[in-house]
Amino acid sequence: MADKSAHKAKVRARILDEAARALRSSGTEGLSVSNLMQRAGLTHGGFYAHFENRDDLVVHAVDRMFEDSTKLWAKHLSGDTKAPDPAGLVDAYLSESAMRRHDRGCPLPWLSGEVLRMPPAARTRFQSGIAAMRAAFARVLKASGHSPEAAEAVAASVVAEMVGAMALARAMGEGDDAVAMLAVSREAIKRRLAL
Amino acid sequence: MADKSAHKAKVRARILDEAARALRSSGTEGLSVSNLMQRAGLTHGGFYAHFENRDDLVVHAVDRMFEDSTKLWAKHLSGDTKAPDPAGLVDAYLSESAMRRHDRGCPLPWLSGEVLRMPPAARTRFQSGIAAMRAAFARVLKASGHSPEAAEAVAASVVAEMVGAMALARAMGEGDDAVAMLAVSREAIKRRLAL
DNA sequence: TGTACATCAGTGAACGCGCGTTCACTGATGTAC
DNA sequence: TGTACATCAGTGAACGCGCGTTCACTGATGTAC
Repeated sequence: MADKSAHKAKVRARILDEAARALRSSGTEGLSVSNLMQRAGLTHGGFYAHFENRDDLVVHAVDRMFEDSTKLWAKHLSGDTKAPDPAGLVDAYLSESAMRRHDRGCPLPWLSGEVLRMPPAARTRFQSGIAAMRAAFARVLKASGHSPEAAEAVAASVVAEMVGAMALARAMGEGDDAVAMLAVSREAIKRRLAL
Repeated sequence: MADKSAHKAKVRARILDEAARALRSSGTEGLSVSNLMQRAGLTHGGFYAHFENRDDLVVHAVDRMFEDSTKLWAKHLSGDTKAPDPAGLVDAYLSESAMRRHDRGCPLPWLSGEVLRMPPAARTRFQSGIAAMRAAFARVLKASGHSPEAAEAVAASVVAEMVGAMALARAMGEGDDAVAMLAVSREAIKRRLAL
Protein backbone atom coordinates (compact mmCIF):
# COMPACT_ATOMS: atom_id res chain seq x y z
CA MET A 1 0.00 0.00 0.00
CA ALA A 2 2.74 2.41 1.02
CA ASP A 3 4.80 1.39 -2.01
CA LYS A 4 1.83 1.79 -4.28
CA SER A 5 0.99 5.33 -3.16
CA ALA A 6 4.64 6.36 -3.19
CA HIS A 7 4.80 5.17 -6.76
CA LYS A 8 1.68 7.13 -7.61
CA ALA A 9 3.12 10.30 -6.07
CA LYS A 10 6.30 9.87 -8.09
CA VAL A 11 4.38 9.45 -11.34
CA ARG A 12 2.21 12.47 -10.54
CA ALA A 13 5.35 14.52 -9.90
CA ARG A 14 6.76 13.36 -13.24
CA ILE A 15 3.58 14.44 -15.03
CA LEU A 16 3.68 17.83 -13.30
CA ASP A 17 7.34 18.30 -14.21
CA GLU A 18 6.54 17.67 -17.85
CA ALA A 19 3.47 19.89 -17.67
CA ALA A 20 5.49 22.78 -16.23
CA ARG A 21 7.97 22.39 -19.08
CA ALA A 22 5.20 22.22 -21.68
CA LEU A 23 3.43 25.29 -20.28
CA ARG A 24 6.57 27.36 -20.75
CA SER A 25 7.18 26.29 -24.33
CA SER A 26 3.62 25.72 -25.58
CA GLY A 27 1.47 27.98 -23.41
CA THR A 28 -1.69 27.20 -21.49
CA GLU A 29 -3.76 26.26 -24.53
CA GLY A 30 -0.88 24.52 -26.28
CA LEU A 31 -0.51 21.87 -23.61
CA SER A 32 -2.37 18.71 -24.67
CA VAL A 33 -3.25 15.83 -22.36
CA SER A 34 -2.21 13.02 -24.69
CA ASN A 35 1.02 14.74 -25.68
CA LEU A 36 1.85 15.35 -22.05
CA MET A 37 1.18 11.76 -20.98
CA GLN A 38 3.28 10.48 -23.85
CA ARG A 39 6.17 12.64 -22.65
CA ALA A 40 5.69 11.21 -19.18
CA GLY A 41 5.87 7.69 -20.67
CA LEU A 42 2.18 6.84 -20.22
CA THR A 43 -1.00 6.72 -22.28
CA HIS A 44 -3.59 9.47 -22.19
CA GLY A 45 -6.28 7.45 -20.39
CA GLY A 46 -4.21 7.19 -17.24
CA PHE A 47 -4.23 10.95 -16.83
CA TYR A 48 -7.54 10.86 -14.96
CA ALA A 49 -6.11 8.69 -12.19
CA HIS A 50 -3.98 11.72 -11.27
CA PHE A 51 -6.05 14.79 -12.12
CA GLU A 52 -9.71 15.71 -12.17
CA ASN A 53 -9.40 17.29 -15.59
CA ARG A 54 -7.14 19.48 -17.69
CA ASP A 55 -7.86 22.63 -15.68
CA ASP A 56 -6.92 20.85 -12.46
CA LEU A 57 -3.60 19.93 -14.05
CA VAL A 58 -2.93 23.52 -15.13
CA VAL A 59 -3.49 24.76 -11.58
CA HIS A 60 -1.01 22.32 -10.08
CA ALA A 61 1.50 22.79 -12.89
CA VAL A 62 1.48 26.54 -12.23
CA ASP A 63 2.20 25.76 -8.59
CA ARG A 64 5.06 23.57 -9.71
CA MET A 65 6.44 26.36 -11.91
CA PHE A 66 6.50 28.86 -9.07
CA GLU A 67 8.56 26.40 -7.00
CA ASP A 68 11.54 27.04 -9.32
CA SER A 69 10.97 30.71 -8.86
CA THR A 70 10.61 30.58 -5.10
CA LYS A 71 13.81 28.54 -4.74
CA LEU A 72 15.79 31.17 -6.60
CA TRP A 73 14.44 34.00 -4.50
CA ALA A 74 14.97 32.09 -1.27
CA LYS A 75 18.53 31.21 -2.26
CA HIS A 76 19.55 34.83 -2.74
CA LEU A 77 17.29 36.67 -0.32
CA SER A 78 16.87 34.46 2.74
CA GLY A 79 19.42 35.41 5.40
CA ASP A 80 19.79 31.90 6.83
CA THR A 81 23.28 30.91 5.77
CA LYS A 82 24.74 34.12 4.43
CA ALA A 83 23.80 37.75 3.90
CA PRO A 84 20.96 38.40 1.43
CA ASP A 85 22.27 39.30 -2.02
CA PRO A 86 19.61 41.07 -4.09
CA ALA A 87 22.16 42.08 -6.72
CA GLY A 88 23.12 38.42 -7.13
CA LEU A 89 19.47 37.52 -7.61
CA VAL A 90 19.09 40.15 -10.33
CA ASP A 91 22.20 38.83 -12.09
CA ALA A 92 20.91 35.26 -11.89
CA TYR A 93 17.34 36.08 -12.94
CA LEU A 94 18.46 38.18 -15.90
CA SER A 95 21.38 35.97 -16.91
CA GLU A 96 21.91 34.86 -20.48
CA SER A 97 21.59 31.21 -19.45
CA ALA A 98 18.26 31.88 -17.69
CA MET A 99 17.03 33.48 -20.91
CA ARG A 100 18.01 30.38 -22.90
CA ARG A 101 16.50 27.88 -20.45
CA HIS A 102 13.01 27.26 -21.73
CA ASP A 103 12.18 24.37 -19.41
CA ARG A 104 12.79 25.92 -16.01
CA GLY A 105 12.58 29.20 -14.17
CA CYS A 106 10.12 31.95 -13.43
CA PRO A 107 6.78 31.54 -15.22
CA LEU A 108 5.97 35.25 -15.35
CA PRO A 109 7.87 36.24 -18.52
CA TRP A 110 6.28 33.25 -20.30
CA LEU A 111 2.72 33.33 -19.09
CA SER A 112 1.75 36.77 -17.79
CA GLY A 113 -0.24 37.51 -20.93
CA GLU A 114 -2.29 34.31 -20.55
CA VAL A 115 -3.20 34.67 -16.90
CA LEU A 116 -6.60 36.20 -17.67
CA ARG A 117 -7.61 33.09 -19.61
CA MET A 118 -6.41 30.60 -17.01
CA PRO A 119 -8.68 28.68 -14.62
CA PRO A 120 -9.49 30.93 -11.61
CA ALA A 121 -7.41 28.84 -9.20
CA ALA A 122 -4.36 29.16 -11.46
CA ARG A 123 -4.90 32.92 -11.64
CA THR A 124 -4.79 33.01 -7.85
CA ARG A 125 -1.46 31.16 -7.83
CA PHE A 126 -0.03 33.76 -10.17
CA GLN A 127 -1.24 36.56 -7.97
CA SER A 128 0.29 35.11 -4.83
CA GLY A 129 3.47 34.29 -6.76
CA ILE A 130 3.85 37.92 -7.81
CA ALA A 131 3.05 39.14 -4.30
CA ALA A 132 5.64 36.77 -2.82
CA MET A 133 8.37 38.03 -5.16
CA ARG A 134 7.65 41.64 -4.31
CA ALA A 135 7.47 40.90 -0.58
CA ALA A 136 10.78 39.01 -0.56
CA PHE A 137 12.55 41.92 -2.25
CA ALA A 138 10.86 44.52 -0.09
CA ARG A 139 11.84 42.73 3.11
CA VAL A 140 15.51 42.74 2.19
CA LEU A 141 15.41 46.38 1.14
CA LYS A 142 13.81 47.36 4.42
CA ALA A 143 16.49 45.44 6.33
CA SER A 144 19.19 47.28 4.39
CA GLY A 145 17.92 50.70 5.41
CA HIS A 146 15.17 51.74 2.98
CA SER A 147 12.02 53.19 4.49
CA PRO A 148 9.06 50.78 4.28
CA GLU A 149 7.36 52.83 1.54
CA ALA A 150 10.52 53.19 -0.51
CA ALA A 151 11.29 49.49 -0.11
CA GLU A 152 7.85 48.46 -1.39
CA ALA A 153 8.08 50.88 -4.30
CA VAL A 154 11.58 49.85 -5.35
CA ALA A 155 10.63 46.17 -5.06
CA ALA A 156 7.58 46.58 -7.31
CA SER A 157 9.47 48.57 -9.90
CA VAL A 158 12.37 46.12 -9.92
CA VAL A 159 10.15 43.06 -10.29
CA ALA A 160 8.32 44.74 -13.18
CA GLU A 161 11.56 45.46 -15.02
CA MET A 162 12.92 41.96 -14.38
CA VAL A 163 9.84 40.32 -15.86
CA GLY A 164 9.62 42.79 -18.74
CA ALA A 165 13.31 42.58 -19.64
CA MET A 166 13.27 38.77 -19.73
CA ALA A 167 10.06 38.67 -21.77
CA LEU A 168 11.42 41.18 -24.27
CA ALA A 169 14.85 39.53 -24.49
CA ARG A 170 13.22 36.24 -25.47
CA ALA A 171 10.79 37.96 -27.85
CA MET A 172 13.76 39.70 -29.49
CA GLY A 173 15.10 36.30 -30.48
CA GLU A 174 17.80 35.75 -27.84
CA GLY A 175 20.55 37.18 -30.04
CA ASP A 176 23.17 39.82 -29.33
CA ASP A 177 20.65 42.62 -28.88
CA ALA A 178 18.70 40.48 -26.42
CA VAL A 179 21.84 39.76 -24.42
CA ALA A 180 22.63 43.48 -24.41
CA MET A 181 19.12 44.30 -23.23
CA LEU A 182 19.53 41.93 -20.27
CA ALA A 183 22.85 43.55 -19.36
CA VAL A 184 21.34 47.04 -19.50
CA SER A 185 18.44 46.04 -17.26
CA ARG A 186 20.72 44.30 -14.77
CA GLU A 187 22.72 47.50 -14.37
CA ALA A 188 19.69 49.77 -14.24
CA ILE A 189 18.10 47.62 -11.54
CA LYS A 190 21.22 47.25 -9.42
CA ARG A 191 21.66 51.00 -9.48
CA ARG A 192 18.14 51.37 -8.10
CA LEU A 193 18.79 48.78 -5.39
CA ALA A 194 21.72 50.76 -3.96
CA LEU A 195 20.61 53.11 -1.24
CA MET B 1 -13.72 47.81 -60.35
CA ALA B 2 -12.49 50.65 -58.15
CA ASP B 3 -15.60 50.33 -55.97
CA LYS B 4 -15.19 46.61 -55.72
CA SER B 5 -11.58 46.70 -54.59
CA ALA B 6 -12.29 49.55 -52.17
CA HIS B 7 -15.01 47.41 -50.66
CA LYS B 8 -12.64 44.48 -50.39
CA ALA B 9 -10.02 46.60 -48.65
CA LYS B 10 -12.62 47.80 -46.15
CA VAL B 11 -13.72 44.26 -45.34
CA ARG B 12 -10.14 43.13 -44.99
CA ALA B 13 -9.50 46.00 -42.57
CA ARG B 14 -12.57 44.97 -40.57
CA ILE B 15 -11.30 41.40 -40.32
CA LEU B 16 -7.88 42.62 -39.20
CA ASP B 17 -9.44 44.90 -36.59
CA GLU B 18 -11.35 41.99 -35.13
CA ALA B 19 -8.30 39.76 -35.33
CA ALA B 20 -6.18 42.29 -33.43
CA ARG B 21 -8.85 42.43 -30.75
CA ALA B 22 -9.11 38.63 -30.57
CA LEU B 23 -5.34 38.19 -30.35
CA ARG B 24 -5.21 40.37 -27.26
CA SER B 25 -8.01 38.59 -25.44
CA SER B 26 -7.63 35.03 -26.74
CA GLY B 27 -3.96 34.75 -27.68
CA THR B 28 -2.37 33.48 -30.86
CA GLU B 29 -3.72 29.95 -30.58
CA GLY B 30 -7.10 31.05 -29.22
CA LEU B 31 -8.02 32.97 -32.36
CA SER B 32 -10.23 30.81 -34.60
CA VAL B 33 -10.99 31.51 -38.24
CA SER B 34 -14.73 30.82 -38.09
CA ASN B 35 -15.16 32.73 -34.85
CA LEU B 36 -13.27 35.68 -36.29
CA MET B 37 -15.29 35.75 -39.52
CA GLN B 38 -18.53 35.59 -37.56
CA ARG B 39 -17.43 38.62 -35.55
CA ALA B 40 -16.67 40.39 -38.82
CA GLY B 41 -20.19 39.54 -40.04
CA LEU B 42 -19.15 36.94 -42.62
CA THR B 43 -18.94 33.17 -42.94
CA HIS B 44 -15.72 31.24 -42.52
CA GLY B 45 -15.31 30.25 -46.16
CA GLY B 46 -14.84 33.84 -47.26
CA PHE B 47 -11.71 34.14 -45.16
CA TYR B 48 -9.56 32.75 -47.94
CA ALA B 49 -10.50 35.54 -50.33
CA HIS B 50 -8.55 37.82 -47.97
CA PHE B 51 -5.73 35.74 -46.51
CA GLU B 52 -3.57 32.86 -47.65
CA ASN B 53 -4.12 30.99 -44.40
CA ARG B 54 -4.33 31.48 -40.64
CA ASP B 55 -0.63 32.23 -40.25
CA ASP B 56 -0.85 34.95 -42.90
CA LEU B 57 -3.68 36.53 -40.92
CA VAL B 58 -1.67 36.44 -37.67
CA VAL B 59 1.22 38.24 -39.33
CA HIS B 60 -0.96 41.05 -40.60
CA ALA B 61 -2.95 41.27 -37.38
CA VAL B 62 0.30 41.74 -35.45
CA ASP B 63 1.15 44.56 -37.83
CA ARG B 64 -2.25 46.06 -37.14
CA MET B 65 -1.69 45.81 -33.37
CA PHE B 66 1.59 47.69 -33.53
CA GLU B 67 -0.15 50.52 -35.34
CA ASP B 68 -1.98 51.40 -32.10
CA SER B 69 1.33 51.31 -30.35
CA THR B 70 3.17 53.38 -32.91
CA LYS B 71 0.47 56.06 -32.89
CA LEU B 72 0.82 56.52 -29.13
CA TRP B 73 4.59 56.81 -29.32
CA ALA B 74 4.42 59.21 -32.23
CA LYS B 75 1.83 61.36 -30.47
CA HIS B 76 4.02 61.92 -27.42
CA LEU B 77 7.53 61.70 -28.83
CA SER B 78 7.44 63.25 -32.30
CA GLY B 79 8.43 66.90 -32.12
CA ASP B 80 6.26 68.01 -35.03
CA THR B 81 3.55 70.06 -33.34
CA LYS B 82 4.82 70.43 -29.78
CA ALA B 83 7.76 69.43 -27.61
CA PRO B 84 8.23 65.66 -27.07
CA ASP B 85 6.74 64.56 -23.78
CA PRO B 86 8.21 61.22 -22.66
CA ALA B 87 6.70 61.58 -19.17
CA GLY B 88 3.27 62.00 -20.76
CA LEU B 89 3.80 58.84 -22.78
CA VAL B 90 4.70 56.89 -19.65
CA ASP B 91 1.58 58.18 -17.89
CA ALA B 92 -0.60 57.24 -20.86
CA TYR B 93 0.98 53.82 -21.43
CA LEU B 94 0.74 52.87 -17.77
CA SER B 95 -2.65 54.48 -17.11
CA GLU B 96 -5.42 52.64 -15.36
CA SER B 97 -7.64 52.95 -18.42
CA ALA B 98 -4.94 51.49 -20.69
CA MET B 99 -4.74 48.53 -18.31
CA ARG B 100 -8.49 48.00 -18.54
CA ARG B 101 -8.66 48.30 -22.34
CA HIS B 102 -8.34 44.77 -23.62
CA ASP B 103 -9.16 45.53 -27.25
CA ARG B 104 -6.57 48.17 -28.10
CA GLY B 105 -3.06 49.21 -27.26
CA CYS B 106 0.45 47.81 -27.18
CA PRO B 107 0.62 44.07 -27.94
CA LEU B 108 3.78 43.45 -25.92
CA PRO B 109 2.25 42.95 -22.46
CA TRP B 110 -0.29 40.54 -23.99
CA LEU B 111 1.80 38.53 -26.38
CA SER B 112 5.49 38.65 -25.48
CA GLY B 113 5.34 35.14 -24.03
CA GLU B 114 3.87 33.74 -27.25
CA VAL B 115 6.28 35.32 -29.72
CA LEU B 116 8.48 32.22 -29.90
CA ARG B 117 5.53 30.15 -31.15
CA MET B 118 4.37 32.67 -33.74
CA PRO B 119 4.92 32.38 -37.49
CA PRO B 120 8.44 33.66 -38.32
CA ALA B 121 7.13 36.75 -40.12
CA ALA B 122 5.07 37.73 -37.05
CA ARG B 123 8.14 37.26 -34.86
CA THR B 124 9.97 39.71 -37.08
CA ARG B 125 7.19 42.29 -36.66
CA PHE B 126 7.53 41.98 -32.90
CA GLN B 127 11.24 42.46 -33.09
CA SER B 128 10.99 45.59 -35.17
CA GLY B 129 8.15 46.84 -32.98
CA ILE B 130 10.34 46.56 -29.88
CA ALA B 131 13.29 48.16 -31.66
CA ALA B 132 11.10 51.06 -32.81
CA MET B 133 9.86 51.75 -29.29
CA ARG B 134 13.36 51.78 -27.89
CA ALA B 135 14.65 53.96 -30.72
CA ALA B 136 11.86 56.51 -30.33
CA PHE B 137 12.60 56.90 -26.63
CA ALA B 138 16.36 56.97 -27.13
CA ARG B 139 16.09 59.71 -29.76
CA VAL B 140 14.17 62.00 -27.42
CA LEU B 141 16.54 61.32 -24.55
CA LYS B 142 19.54 62.15 -26.72
CA ALA B 143 17.86 65.38 -27.80
CA SER B 144 17.30 66.31 -24.17
CA GLY B 145 20.96 66.03 -23.26
CA HIS B 146 21.71 62.38 -22.45
CA SER B 147 24.83 60.86 -23.98
CA PRO B 148 24.04 58.39 -26.78
CA GLU B 149 25.02 55.39 -24.62
CA ALA B 150 23.04 56.60 -21.62
CA ALA B 151 20.04 57.38 -23.82
CA GLU B 152 20.01 53.87 -25.33
CA ALA B 153 20.40 52.27 -21.91
CA VAL B 154 17.68 54.33 -20.22
CA ALA B 155 15.34 53.71 -23.16
CA ALA B 156 15.81 49.93 -22.99
CA SER B 157 15.35 49.81 -19.24
CA VAL B 158 12.26 52.02 -19.37
CA VAL B 159 10.60 50.00 -22.13
CA ALA B 160 11.26 46.80 -20.17
CA GLU B 161 9.64 48.18 -17.04
CA MET B 162 6.66 49.57 -18.97
CA VAL B 163 5.91 46.22 -20.58
CA GLY B 164 6.55 44.29 -17.36
CA ALA B 165 4.47 46.59 -15.17
CA MET B 166 1.46 46.44 -17.50
CA ALA B 167 1.70 42.66 -17.87
CA LEU B 168 1.91 42.20 -14.10
CA ALA B 169 -0.86 44.70 -13.33
CA ARG B 170 -3.24 42.76 -15.59
CA ALA B 171 -2.07 39.41 -14.22
CA MET B 172 -2.70 40.72 -10.70
CA GLY B 173 -6.35 41.08 -11.59
CA GLU B 174 -6.61 44.83 -12.26
CA GLY B 175 -7.64 45.61 -8.68
CA ASP B 176 -6.29 48.17 -6.20
CA ASP B 177 -2.89 46.52 -5.94
CA ALA B 178 -2.59 46.51 -9.74
CA VAL B 179 -3.47 50.21 -9.90
CA ALA B 180 -0.88 50.88 -7.19
CA MET B 181 1.74 48.92 -9.11
CA LEU B 182 1.15 51.05 -12.22
CA ALA B 183 1.50 54.24 -10.16
CA VAL B 184 4.76 53.02 -8.61
CA SER B 185 6.24 52.16 -12.01
CA ARG B 186 5.15 55.46 -13.54
CA GLU B 187 7.04 57.33 -10.82
CA ALA B 188 10.10 55.07 -10.92
CA ILE B 189 10.34 55.49 -14.69
CA LYS B 190 9.82 59.24 -14.73
CA ARG B 191 12.55 59.61 -12.12
CA ARG B 192 14.91 57.74 -14.46
CA LEU B 193 13.92 59.89 -17.42
CA ALA B 194 15.01 63.09 -15.65
CA LEU B 195 18.60 63.95 -16.38
C1' DT C 1 3.96 -20.14 3.79
C1' DG C 2 0.31 -20.54 0.39
C1' DT C 3 -4.06 -19.22 -1.54
C1' DA C 4 -8.10 -16.34 -2.62
C1' DC C 5 -9.67 -11.93 -3.07
C1' DA C 6 -9.71 -6.64 -3.40
C1' DT C 7 -7.64 -2.56 -5.08
C1' DC C 8 -6.42 0.57 -8.47
C1' DA C 9 -2.74 2.66 -11.83
C1' DG C 10 -2.56 2.36 -16.35
C1' DT C 11 -4.36 0.73 -21.26
C1' DG C 12 -6.50 1.70 -25.55
C1' DA C 13 -10.84 2.04 -28.23
C1' DA C 14 -14.50 5.13 -28.65
C1' DC C 15 -17.34 9.47 -28.18
C1' DG C 16 -18.64 14.20 -29.70
C1' DC C 17 -16.66 18.57 -30.85
C1' DG C 18 -14.34 22.53 -32.96
C1' DC C 19 -10.62 23.34 -35.72
C1' DG C 20 -8.25 24.91 -40.57
C1' DT C 21 -8.94 24.28 -45.16
C1' DT C 22 -11.27 23.06 -49.73
C1' DC C 23 -14.58 23.63 -53.18
C1' DA C 24 -18.73 23.88 -56.13
C1' DC C 25 -21.97 27.45 -56.06
C1' DT C 26 -24.40 32.12 -56.17
C1' DG C 27 -25.33 36.60 -57.19
C1' DA C 28 -24.02 41.38 -57.30
C1' DT C 29 -21.00 44.40 -59.84
C1' DG C 30 -17.96 45.99 -63.73
C1' DT C 31 -16.75 45.73 -68.72
C1' DA C 32 -17.44 45.33 -73.86
C1' DC C 33 -19.99 46.28 -77.71
C1' DT D 1 -29.01 52.91 -73.56
C1' DG D 2 -29.49 47.96 -73.48
C1' DT D 3 -27.69 43.36 -73.55
C1' DA D 4 -24.38 39.57 -72.98
C1' DC D 5 -20.55 38.09 -70.64
C1' DA D 6 -16.61 37.94 -67.10
C1' DT D 7 -15.09 38.59 -62.48
C1' DC D 8 -14.85 37.48 -57.87
C1' DA D 9 -16.36 38.30 -52.74
C1' DG D 10 -18.84 35.62 -50.07
C1' DT D 11 -21.77 31.10 -48.93
C1' DG D 12 -22.24 26.76 -46.73
C1' DA D 13 -21.50 21.72 -46.94
C1' DA D 14 -17.82 18.65 -46.48
C1' DC D 15 -13.07 16.81 -45.39
C1' DG D 16 -9.60 14.93 -42.11
C1' DC D 17 -7.54 15.84 -37.71
C1' DG D 18 -6.41 16.38 -32.82
C1' DC D 19 -8.61 17.56 -28.85
C1' DG D 20 -10.64 16.36 -23.74
C1' DT D 21 -13.06 12.94 -21.65
C1' DT D 22 -15.24 8.25 -20.74
C1' DC D 23 -15.13 3.52 -19.86
C1' DA D 24 -14.66 -1.54 -19.92
C1' DC D 25 -10.54 -3.96 -19.29
C1' DT D 26 -5.97 -5.84 -17.50
C1' DG D 27 -2.56 -7.13 -14.54
C1' DA D 28 0.60 -6.10 -10.85
C1' DT D 29 0.53 -5.32 -5.96
C1' DG D 30 -1.25 -5.46 -1.11
C1' DT D 31 -4.31 -7.70 2.36
C1' DA D 32 -6.76 -11.48 4.89
C1' DC D 33 -6.81 -15.87 6.59
